[in-house]
Amino acid sequence: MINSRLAVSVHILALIATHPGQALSSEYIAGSVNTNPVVIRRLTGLLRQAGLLQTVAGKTGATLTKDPAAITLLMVYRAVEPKETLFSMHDRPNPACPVGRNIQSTLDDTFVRAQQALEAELEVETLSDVIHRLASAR
Amino acid sequence: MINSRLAVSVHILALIATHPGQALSSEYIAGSVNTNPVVIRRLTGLLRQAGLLQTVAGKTGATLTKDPAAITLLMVYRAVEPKETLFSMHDRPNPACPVGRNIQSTLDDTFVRAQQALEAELEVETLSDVIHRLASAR
DNA sequence: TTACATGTAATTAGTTTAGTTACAGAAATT
DNA sequence: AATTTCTGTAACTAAACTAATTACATGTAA
Repeated sequence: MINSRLAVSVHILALIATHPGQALSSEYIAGSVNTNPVVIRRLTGLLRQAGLLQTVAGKTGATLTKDPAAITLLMVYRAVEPKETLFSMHDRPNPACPVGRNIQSTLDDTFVRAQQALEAELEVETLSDVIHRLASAR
Repeated sequence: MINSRLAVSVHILALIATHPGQALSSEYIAGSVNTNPVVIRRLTGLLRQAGLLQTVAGKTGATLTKDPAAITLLMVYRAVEPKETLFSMHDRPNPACPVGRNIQSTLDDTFVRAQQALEAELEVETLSDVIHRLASAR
């Protein structure tokens, strides 16, 4: 199961995008997400490193550096997900066995395709899409 | 990161399929996978429950109940993966906040689509495909 | 200068994963 | 029939990961 960092990060970005001109503190955001402010600051740190938002240490608030329509969920996912590969493989299968010797490279093909299919879906969805769906659900 | 159970399970099934008529013990399979025999027996138990293979308690070996071309990697994945949903969500976002109130249902749409895209890739690949690629890599 | 914010390191509790030990029960071997 | 060997499964352990939390250095603003 993939961690909840993508979900929380989208929540954070959606809050910022829907409150233009308002400086939202990590504590305020944490109240909406229902978590600890430090969790929010850790994620905004990663989002800042990825160039998705800007903050000033000591100053309340964060601002998006791109238009919500230009921020894909894949960008957010990549920003906060430390692991590059989605599927794990068992290590050191027996090289003396024809199956063990080639299973990793063989499975890797499949796993890469599956991961790319997932990422392609995250890439076609933008923060703007999320915000519109949030609004229509209201 | 998704656990390595799919990788190990495909390894197990590929071994069985490529050794027709030979009764492979969990210890032999464990030697090829490079793990403990109990890990193999646990997975074969799940694969048996899913109807992918048959075993007899006390008797060495396992046999596939379907043609390798009829076993998709999605079947294997579903057999050994306990979690239905791939992405985690933070729980109890603030219902008093318009974003918090609707973020879960909104993100769920995206997450379901992404997961389905991944599963679709696993569905088009069969054990037979894996075995052929194993053979051509040799 | 005081109050309050962010950034970040360190610690903790809970969960998950894989590996391991142990053993009951079934099958095969002698 | 007794012994050996296998599978099935429960129970325990160590390692890794996640999120929550505490603590505090540092920056901003009133």
